[in-house]
Amino acid sequence: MTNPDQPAPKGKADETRSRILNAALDLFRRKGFEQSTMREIASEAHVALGNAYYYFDSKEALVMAFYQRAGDEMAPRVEEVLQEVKGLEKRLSAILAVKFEYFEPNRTFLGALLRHAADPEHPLSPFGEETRRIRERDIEFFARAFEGTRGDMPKDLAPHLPKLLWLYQMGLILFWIYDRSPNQRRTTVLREKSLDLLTSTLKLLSIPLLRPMRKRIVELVLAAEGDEAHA
Amino acid sequence: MTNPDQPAPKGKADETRSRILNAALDLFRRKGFEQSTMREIASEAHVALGNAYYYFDSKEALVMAFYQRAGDEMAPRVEEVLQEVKGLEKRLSAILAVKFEYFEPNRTFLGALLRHAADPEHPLSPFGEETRRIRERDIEFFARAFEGTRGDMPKDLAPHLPKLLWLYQMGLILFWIYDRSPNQRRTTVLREKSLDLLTSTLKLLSIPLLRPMRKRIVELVLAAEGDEAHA
DNA sequence: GTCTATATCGGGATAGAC
DNA sequence: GTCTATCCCGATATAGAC
Repeated sequence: MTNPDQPAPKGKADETRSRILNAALDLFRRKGFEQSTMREIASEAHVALGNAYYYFDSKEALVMAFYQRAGDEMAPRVEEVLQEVKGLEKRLSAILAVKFEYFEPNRTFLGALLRHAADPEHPLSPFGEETRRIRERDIEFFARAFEGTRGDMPKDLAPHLPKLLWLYQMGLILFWIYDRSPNQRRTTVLREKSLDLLTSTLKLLSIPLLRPMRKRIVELVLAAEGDEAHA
Repeated sequence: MTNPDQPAPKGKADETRSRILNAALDLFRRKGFEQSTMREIASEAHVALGNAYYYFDSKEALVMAFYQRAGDEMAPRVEEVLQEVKGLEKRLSAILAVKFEYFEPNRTFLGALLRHAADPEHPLSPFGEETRRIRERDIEFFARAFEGTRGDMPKDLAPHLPKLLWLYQMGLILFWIYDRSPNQRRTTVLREKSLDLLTSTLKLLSIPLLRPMRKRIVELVLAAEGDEAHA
């Protein structure tokens, strides 16, 4: 019987749904994505196999749901650091810190998400259509990082920087997944050094003399985007 | 299992092996990687399913074998253009042209190879240990592209450029796999513009004033490589 | 709409006989 | 080296309970 007394902002369905997702993530973390079976996940969540599929179309939809949830839960934290931290490099660094901290316990199965980066057909591709909303919110955060940056950001380049930073972030995460050094220390160093180099490069690119160079970068980005109008 | 180094005295085994591989590639090209089943491949090659697995540990090992073969077959073509073409940008462009031309008929299933870029555990990862030999030969080609370049290539940066160019190439290929424009025209444009920008940047970086910048790039690369000594 | 149970299928991968 | 038989698991289907 349903219980109408419960305040329950979440209904029974949501409860079940998140119980399945939690069981899945728990297993993914402990045994990895491939090693965890849907039968196990269902059993761990105390639901029948069919019920797990009722809520999630596929095993990978669970990873997708995690990605979604991650976005939702990271958003307020990113907001927070954007309020507090000043200065472009520090702001970027803070955003990245939030993400890496959040993803840290899930590092071992994050590959399951990125694995489809090379498959444009696949719904889980981080560059694909289905993940667009999540990606756009992410890119918007990088746009916010530039707020408060005095007018020394080159105007011509500025509109494309958030997208490029998102790409840079994806590269860092890919590196991180591979990073076998203790505590992924190499990624930490790489984050610092690359961010430093990045901001220096932006500063260098800002000098008027390099306007032709900037123009070519913009042309490159436009050529890559083509007429598809991703944003 | 099989020995990739040997010029292979073609016995019965090699004959069967390549018959299976050919059947697989044929199906991959016609129906894509996912849509082709091992049963189909075996049947097409007139061997039993188990026999296909005797020669290839997994379906993906077939893609790996293709990657291997691609390297073997492209090598002499790359040699050829390196003999003929002069000038850094033209040489790089020529190398890329050989690759894209070779991969063109296989574009639709090439994603199956790159799909494991995000999975360090996976033997097929293009960054992993198992593909190292193939990767190194590839990187060596990019090193050769710099031959004949007068001493205007920055000495400090030079040792790391081949690796970086290989990475750049991987990025281009990933973009290409995603490219839905007619005849993948956008990738063609991107190749031209990015290569142009790349050589310009190298030229810019060569000026003595930018030595500190170069130093930081080198530090970045070293930090990324860590003590693992990839090369 | 939510959930169980069970049967079935398709396909990757393996074992073991020959 | 080659085959047949089998296993495992993701996914679907179905019938029914609440």
